[in-house]
Amino acid sequence: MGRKKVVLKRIEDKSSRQVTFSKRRNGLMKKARELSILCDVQVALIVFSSRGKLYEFCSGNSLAKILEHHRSRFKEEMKTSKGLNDIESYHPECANQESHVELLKLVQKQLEGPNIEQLSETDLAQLEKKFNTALTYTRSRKTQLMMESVMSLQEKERMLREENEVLEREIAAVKNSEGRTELLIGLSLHENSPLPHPPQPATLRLLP
Amino acid sequence: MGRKKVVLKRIEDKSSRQVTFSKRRNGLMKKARELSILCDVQVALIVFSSRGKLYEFCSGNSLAKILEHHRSRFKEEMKTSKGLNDIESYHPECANQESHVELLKLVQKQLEGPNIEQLSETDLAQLEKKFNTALTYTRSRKTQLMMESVMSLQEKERMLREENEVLEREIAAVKNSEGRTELLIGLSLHENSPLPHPPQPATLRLLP
DNA sequence: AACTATTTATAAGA
DNA sequence: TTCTTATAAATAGTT
Repeated sequence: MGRKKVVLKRIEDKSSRQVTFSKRRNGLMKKARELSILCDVQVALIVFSSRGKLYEFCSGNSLAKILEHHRSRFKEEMKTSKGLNDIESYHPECANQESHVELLKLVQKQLEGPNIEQLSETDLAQLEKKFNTALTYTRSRKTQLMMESVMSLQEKERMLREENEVLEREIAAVKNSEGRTELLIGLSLHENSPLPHPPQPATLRLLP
Repeated sequence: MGRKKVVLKRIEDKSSRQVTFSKRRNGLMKKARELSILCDVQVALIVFSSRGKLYEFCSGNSLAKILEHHRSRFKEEMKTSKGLNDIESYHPECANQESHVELLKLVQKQLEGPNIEQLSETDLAQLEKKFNTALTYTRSRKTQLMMESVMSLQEKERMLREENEVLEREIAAVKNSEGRTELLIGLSLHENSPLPHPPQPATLRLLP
């Protein structure tokens, strides 16, 4: 949809490739958003530029669910601490959730009326601060979850290696008895290479 | 882009919502593919229909290949730029690294003299912008590296499981011959539990 | 960053 | 669902 028909092939000129990337990326994001809204479905879109920069779109649906999730969890915590007036002092970990729910409500309010222009400097400063807190929390949670993934995988790797070693030893023992019996010849799949894979470092290095 | 202009709002009629979903989903996939080809970037698109059916597009063959691609490209850039004085002019794709170095120099200069008070508003605005760019780049690079860790570990897990299975089969075969010979009694460490660990899902779920 | 000639996507109709 | 067609929207090349 332009002056000329485009052939589906990598654009060789770097400059126009960059321009096209910017234009089409925006278009794609817009269409992803439209699809999610018009058809009420969940859409996730991730684009890695060639230099590793990340662009993403995620339909609001999941955000709504997150909100609901937070809300219900918060309610439960309220129940647990029933009868206490000063929740935060007893459950400091509630402070975060509460402020998030509050923040989300605030955002919703902002989206309902186009009145961000009408807010005072003080209100905006507070809003900025809240956003920053939420952003920091979200980021650290994301990192934490990724770290947990990595650790769990490393543990799994360790277990598998252990199990593997035991199995290798069993087989080695069987092989030692081969000289005394012909029964097992042909059973082994690795007769000439007892270690199918060369030894590797046991774990990945974590992030620098 | 049709007979009428559409308003960005959930289509209430179920039937036409379904039709629109089908059409626009195809269009979105096509555009995602075009972007990835024309601009030579990685694109992932996931759509969940309201009934939970999954549609997805992912550029490139496998994520493992992306990893290798990034790694080798980075190495090459390092090699190529060695010994050149004016790196950016010869390799504009290095600009990011270079601008980071520039930024660090700037910061150092700022720290040497306690003269941040003396900078103009414009200078400070520029400085803020540079910091934000560097921060964004660093964050996305961090996420990318963590993702790579997870993927590499998942691949390793897969390999180990495969290897393990082969070994288990070998041992099972040996056990089958036990009825006919007493030679192997006492060699196995797992005579009563051929599977030391209960079967587990092969991979970890990634982040939500 | 804007513009505009074209192509492309798609809403409605068949 | 699929095809057609009028029209809206995206965008390639230009300024």
